[in-house]
Order: sequence, then structure tokens, then C-alpha cells
Amino acid sequence: MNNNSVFINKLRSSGLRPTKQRIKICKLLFDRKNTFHFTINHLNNILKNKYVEKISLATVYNTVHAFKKMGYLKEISINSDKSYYDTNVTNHHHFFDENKRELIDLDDKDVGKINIKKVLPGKKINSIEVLVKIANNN
Amino acid sequence: MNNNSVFINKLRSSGLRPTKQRIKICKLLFDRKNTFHFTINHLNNILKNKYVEKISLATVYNTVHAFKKMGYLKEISINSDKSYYDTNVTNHHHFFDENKRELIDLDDKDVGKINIKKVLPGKKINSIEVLVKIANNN
DNA sequence: GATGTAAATTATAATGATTCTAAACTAGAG
DNA sequence: CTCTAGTTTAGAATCATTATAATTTACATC
Ligand SMILES: [Mn+2]
Ligand SMILES: [Mn+2]
Ligand SMILES: [Zn+2]
Ligand SMILES: [Zn+2]
Repeated sequence: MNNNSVFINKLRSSGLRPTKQRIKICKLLFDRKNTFHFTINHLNNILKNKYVEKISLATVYNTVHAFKKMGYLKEISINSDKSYYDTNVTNHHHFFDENKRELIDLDDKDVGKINIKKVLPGKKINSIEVLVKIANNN
Repeated sequence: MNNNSVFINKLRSSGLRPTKQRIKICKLLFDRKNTFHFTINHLNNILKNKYVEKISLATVYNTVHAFKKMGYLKEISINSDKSYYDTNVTNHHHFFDENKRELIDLDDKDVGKINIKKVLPGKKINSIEVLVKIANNN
């Protein structure tokens, strides 16, 4: 159970002022055991339910972008409808449940090492990610 | 070099009327040797340059959706800005060049077999795709 | 603790991709 | 040729996201 000072330090150390909005969002995103995958809309709804004082949607966007820029969040592209964000900022793989429309992390050991044999001159590999789309049986 | 009757048959056989708009788009998309990756905007621009008679943007969307539904096109999700479409409708992997912002097909042999070890009860795997983000060196 | 200033928040407008609507047009069956 | 369902179309609507510009806040300096 993190307390606010952890988040205040985290924000300060990366040049972000610890405002009450950012701290609330930090608590919501990072004060948990498991990876959290969410959309802006999802996050915004949770914030509306959890706190009386509203955080403007623009601030939710701004904050998520700031956290992404600082490497606290990672953006995942599943479809072009909306962006998904991930509190697991490492390079990793996903199941995407097409019925629940939600992401599930895959461990590297669930996928195995991927070795790309093709090389393009002048280009370097930035990331290798596997997306496994799953759906209900039958 | 396909002639129109190939496309007319293709459309007919899947219950789509061969209109002049659909035939033009077929020629543009499928009368080529290599896989074509495109966005709606990209396709629309090519059509505007290639033909004097304009095809309305709504028709371009309608047609691409119809082709996707019929399995002539595949949608690829790279980011949430816009959708990419692919004339290679098989399950396959991609490079995404972050500088040119374009997709490049990877052969299965460039990636190797991917064996997902994790199983979720009640769920089946629909597709497994690898996205390798690349960018200019240095 | 008061003051000044840059950073942040906010409501609202703008943007841009996509989808919807409803009227006009057309393919093709009969 | 006629009729009708399918298609195209311009334009409006929608929705996620970004921009704007005024207000508020954090916090360094006094
Ligand atoms: Mn989609
Ligand atoms: Mn993006
Ligand atoms: Zn994840
Ligand atoms: Zn492809």
C-alpha cells in the first residue's frame, strides 16, 4: 500500500509537479498489485466514481500523456477505435479478449523467444510484440 | 494484368454488385504483384489522382468495409490514429517503419513458429500476430 | 507568510477519422 | 422495359482526441 509521498517523489523526480489530480491518478493506476490495462474513458469513469471533486477530461488526457512520456505508462494499439494504456511498461505480449474487449498480459515464457531473421539496412528494431486475439469457444 | 471480368466475377461470387466504383477500387487494390498496405485517406488520394470521375469518400469507406467483410481485405491496427488495411489477408506478421509510418510484410520464416503456452479455459485463439517496430539507425 | 511566475487545470472549441442519413441513382431480375 | 433492392452520394452526426485561452495552483524567492 503506497502512500502519497511515494507518488510525490516519483512525480518530482521526473519534473512533474505533484498536483492533487496527478496524485489521485497515480494512486488509481500504480497503487495495485497487478498490471492495469485501460482506456481514457475507462479511467475517467473510475475517477468520477471514486472522487467527488471532478478531474476534467482534458487533465486526464494531459496526465496520461505526461505519464506515458515519463515512461510510467505504455500505449497499446489494439484497434483504431481508441487507445489502450498499460501500467506494465516493459516490452511484453498480450492476449486480447475479443468478447470482453480487454487485454491480458502474457509472460515471456508463455510465448518464447522471438528471433526476427529479416534485417532492413539502416533500420533498427525498437520493439517486438505479439498480440494473440482470443474469443469464447463455440 | 487482371482484366475487369476477373473482378466482376470476384464481386458477383460474393454477392456484391459489380459497380464501376467497386471495379475501380478492385483494380487499384488487387491488380498488383505485391501486398498493398494502405489507409482510407491514402486510397482516396490515389483514386482522386487516377480517375477524373470522383468516388465519394463514403463509398470508399463502404467498399473497403464490404471487401473486409468478404475477406478480400484485412484490417491492421498499428495505432489509434487511423486504420490500416492489407491486401494480404492471411495471418501474417509485420514490420512497422516508424519513420515512414508504413507496414512491411514479414514471412513466417522471418519470424519462426510461435507457440503460445498459456491457455485460458473457454477461450480459443483466433490469431497470433507479431508487430516489429523499426526505425532509422542512430 | 506574502509575491511573482511558470506550470497545470479547466471548460470549451476545434479537429479529424469514421459512421450515419436520406435522397438520388443503377444493376439486373423478371 | 419496369421495378426494386442495392448502391452511391453529399452532407450531417458522432466520438476520440487535441488545441485554446482563461483561471488557478505550485513553489521559489523574498
Ligand atoms: Mn476496428
Ligand atoms: Mn498514437
Ligand atoms: Zn500489458
Ligand atoms: Zn501485411
